[in-house]
Amino acid sequence: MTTPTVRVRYAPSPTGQPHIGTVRTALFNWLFARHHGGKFIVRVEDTDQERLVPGSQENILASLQWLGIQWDEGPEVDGPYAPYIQSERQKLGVYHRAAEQLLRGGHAYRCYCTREQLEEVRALQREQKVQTRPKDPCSALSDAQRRDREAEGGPSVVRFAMPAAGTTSVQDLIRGEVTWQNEVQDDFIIIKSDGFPTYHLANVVDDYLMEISHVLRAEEWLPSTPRHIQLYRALGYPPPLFGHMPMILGPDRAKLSKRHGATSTLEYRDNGYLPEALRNFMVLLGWSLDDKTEVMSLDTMVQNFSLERVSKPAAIFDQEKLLWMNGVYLRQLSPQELAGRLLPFLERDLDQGLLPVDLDYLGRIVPLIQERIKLLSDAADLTRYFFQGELEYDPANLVQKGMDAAGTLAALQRALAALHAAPGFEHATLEESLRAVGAELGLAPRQFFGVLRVALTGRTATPPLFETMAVLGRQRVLDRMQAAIGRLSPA
RNA sequence: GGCGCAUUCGUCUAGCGGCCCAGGACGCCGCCCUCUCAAGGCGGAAAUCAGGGGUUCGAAUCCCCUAUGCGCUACCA
Repeated sequence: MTTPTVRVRYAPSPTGQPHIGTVRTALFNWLFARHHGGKFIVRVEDTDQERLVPGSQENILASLQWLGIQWDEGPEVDGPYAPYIQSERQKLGVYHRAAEQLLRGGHAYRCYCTREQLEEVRALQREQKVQTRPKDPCSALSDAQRRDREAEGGPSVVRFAMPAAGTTSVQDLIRGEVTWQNEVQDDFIIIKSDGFPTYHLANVVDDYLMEISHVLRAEEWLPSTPRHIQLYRALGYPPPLFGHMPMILGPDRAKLSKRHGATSTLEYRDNGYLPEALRNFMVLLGWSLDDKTEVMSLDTMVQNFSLERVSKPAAIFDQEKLLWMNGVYLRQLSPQELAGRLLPFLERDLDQGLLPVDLDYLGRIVPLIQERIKLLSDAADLTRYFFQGELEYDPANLVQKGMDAAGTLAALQRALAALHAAPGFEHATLEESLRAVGAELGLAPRQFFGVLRVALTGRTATPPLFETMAVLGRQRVLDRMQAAIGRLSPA
């Protein structure tokens, strides 16, 4: 059997930050769509008006864009099934028409119970250890009683009448067949007292109207799948295929949350991760290409993605591995590309007045730090001495192991003299002449170069000395040598 | 409590009955390279395949039970 037209969707609710787990679900949906030449739709599920967080819709969309996950239909781009925001679709009456249909067909009923009353019923059931679902008192109301309650005009909700007996099964694309007893399912609410549909109704109605072929969502939705299947049945809609993806957990095996550090995709962006690295890392959380391939292009992912290779157990988010992968991608960039990505971070993190306005200079610095940074945000600290006027460091650091102050001073003076006399300032010639000086002084390379390293950068760990000197340029080098000599000389 | 899902190195995973006394990657350790730091190369430790029963000539792979973890159990999604 060939797969019918693939139409999948990502249905976030704008109630918080674009969580890493939900974005991974979006990625899988997107890959699935691209692999099959289908459509990837974004639909905003904002039916919970109370928990709406201003700006979160924008953040969710921004994080998808940052990761290169383009949606074919949805907010901002629209499409043949617009609108793609449920609060707007609500105005069209699509959910109420469905609810009316269910009410007329006897698949739903109005419930007038207060939350307190319901809580009592549930408490009693727990106490008596009743195994079946909580029976809603309003399900047994007579027509006359209903008319009375309606006349009172109090608030009410609409509940779906789950079948009282039998079972509901789903052939899950990832987990296989799963079956539930209908008698333990309760009559869930489909229209809230504020008139908005709940997730269950809105989701089913929109997936049907938007002709969604595959519902690929996180595992936490598996328990509500029988509700959805019964809704499709009662509404007379052909159900889509379902697949429940593994969840992403924190290091303590609990659902990933703020306590585990960054959970928002945008935090990763701001912390200096490359979108292609995060994307590659995320795709490996619950999916594998084969027994060895880990670093791969987007194209490779699209070509090879399949639900069959999605794993079942929940995955723990390993920051260490992400960091490693970010380094891999950082090193793969061309120096020019890296410089461009680094610029905003340097502008943000470098002290005022040190901004690398000279792009050519920055272009020469970048190759020196490329294999030393793990995050874009590492750059400012690693390059600061290239931009500073006067270095800050403890003069004692100039004195290397096995040396004394006098010897260090002498080494600096001899080096300075050699640098003055240096015909050129390329790293090969610098190395040649300075190695000779070091040998004359009877110093080990690590000692002599150690002195120079601290004098020129203020650091004990830097990129290779001669390349660094060549980039710094003659004037800065001579000035810093002079400054070091000054710091070491007795006052 | 009920319902459901899951269970291979610390972590991500490969494995869909014999190729596995279990492969790759991150991390960790050691060596090499080396002016420091990285990067890189090489090597190593690390999983009695949750436990127990079956099925089979043969099981990490199939079945059952138990344990553990997680999810759901809202007028949240």
